[in-house]
Amino acid sequence: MTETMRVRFAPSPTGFLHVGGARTAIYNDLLARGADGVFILRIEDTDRERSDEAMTRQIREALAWLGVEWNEGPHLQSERLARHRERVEELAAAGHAYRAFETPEELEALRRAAEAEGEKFRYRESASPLSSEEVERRRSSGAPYVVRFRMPVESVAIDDMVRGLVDYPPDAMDDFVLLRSDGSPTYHLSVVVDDIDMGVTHVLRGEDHLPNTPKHIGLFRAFAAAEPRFGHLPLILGPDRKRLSKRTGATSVEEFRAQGILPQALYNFLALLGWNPGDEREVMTRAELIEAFTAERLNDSPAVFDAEKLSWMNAQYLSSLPLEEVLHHLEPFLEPAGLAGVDRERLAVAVDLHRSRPRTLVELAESVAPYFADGIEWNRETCARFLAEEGLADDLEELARRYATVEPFAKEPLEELLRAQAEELGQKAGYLIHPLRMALTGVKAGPPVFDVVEVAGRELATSRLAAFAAWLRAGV
RNA sequence: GUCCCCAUCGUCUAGCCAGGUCCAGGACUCCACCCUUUCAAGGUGGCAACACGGGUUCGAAUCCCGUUGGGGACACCA
Repeated sequence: MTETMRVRFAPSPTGFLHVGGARTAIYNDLLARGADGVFILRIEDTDRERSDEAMTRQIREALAWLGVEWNEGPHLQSERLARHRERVEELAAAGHAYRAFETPEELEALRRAAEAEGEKFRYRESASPLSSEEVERRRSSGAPYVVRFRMPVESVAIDDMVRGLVDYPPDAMDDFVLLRSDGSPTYHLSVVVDDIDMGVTHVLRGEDHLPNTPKHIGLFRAFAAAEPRFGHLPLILGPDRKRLSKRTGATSVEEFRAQGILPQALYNFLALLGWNPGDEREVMTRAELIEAFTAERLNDSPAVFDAEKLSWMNAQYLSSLPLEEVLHHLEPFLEPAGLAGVDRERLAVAVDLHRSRPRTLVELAESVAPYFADGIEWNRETCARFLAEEGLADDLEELARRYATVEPFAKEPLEELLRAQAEELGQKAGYLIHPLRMALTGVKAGPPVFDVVEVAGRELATSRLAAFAAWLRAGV
């Protein structure tokens, strides 16, 4: 019986959920689900100033929308302060921690001095540490102090799930702070205490945490706790090959959501940004991803975020997902497109007809709007060729008259009728087809016209044809 | 600056650990054609890469060293 895998995703609630964080969450999701493990959500909100409840909710909603499932939490790190302090006391009692009285100014001076020597300043307990009497004396005199970890002076090797063996030399670490002078625990302490208490077995996080790992390992050992397996994911870069930032485009899950990206598409796309199944599949459901996922195939070089490919992926889902699902996700985009109270059954038909074209839900809503609008606008530029066609207005009016009585109002008879009329006129069918589409939708391209006419319905089709004919005449 | 990580088409990547089957495969983008009196979707084809220099080897995209380039981290922030 092997132990249950327990992973955690531990964002700090300092804003919207970043796609980098989202991807980390996705890989943890994949890892846990594939092993029948437990996914713990923990909010690292120890930096009180920058955190608030709204942001925490924001993160939960973004994860839920994305389809990442957590089994435990969210735990709030801020609610575990007492536990964190208690653990520092244990550390101190066992000789793994000590008080240090340097002021921030003194530390700054030491740092500058080291730098002047071309060295990197690392705080280590001085060769002649303060006697316990001296510590007591300073403390009772009210001098502020921090509690530092007595980091063993030895190299630390990390067997990283994605990078293999990574070595840190002894002087890469220092006696980092555990408790600030106001008594609050630092990040390093909190994470390790929480990971131990929550029984975390695998830590899969961003590469920016790699240099912290030897420190964390030092703490795990001091606590005599089992070390989890670590894995460090390369960062996501922007088109400028720099860390993804708002300057080069959308970066948060909620922005993509607002742009009309489907959660399935974002999940799939992010999962493929730094991992692949080893075969040539790309469009994969979460279930398929879970089935195929192994940490061994995680990439170790950073990836540039390609918004273009995300768009393509989104289009794939837009046209292949069950219609009901698309409709469900389209709901929030209805109102902005003026489709708020529209008949859902007709909407479903129109969406199904159009959904293989747009790349986003925003575009999908817009493309379907003409079926429900009172009237539409025609653009003189795009209609130039129709405007120049003499007699076209008359012919379209004739078409409208015939469409007013055709039975049934369905695409086959609709097409036959139009072709017959074109033949009478000695014209090709395209002569009527193109202006017909323009008349109904206001755009020059779209689904097959007769489908469009059928979905539009007799009343809308005939009246819009008449209105377009009138507009053409007025334009000439 | 110091420490750590990384390096295949413009981008995401397969191949690298177990060297030959790779004049390097797939996908996005772009182009052409097929389908379609439109536009998508779909299909077919095309353009496009092993960063550089040394080794090791009969043979290197694959192993080793170096260079260059990119990224990350160096707090009483997380």
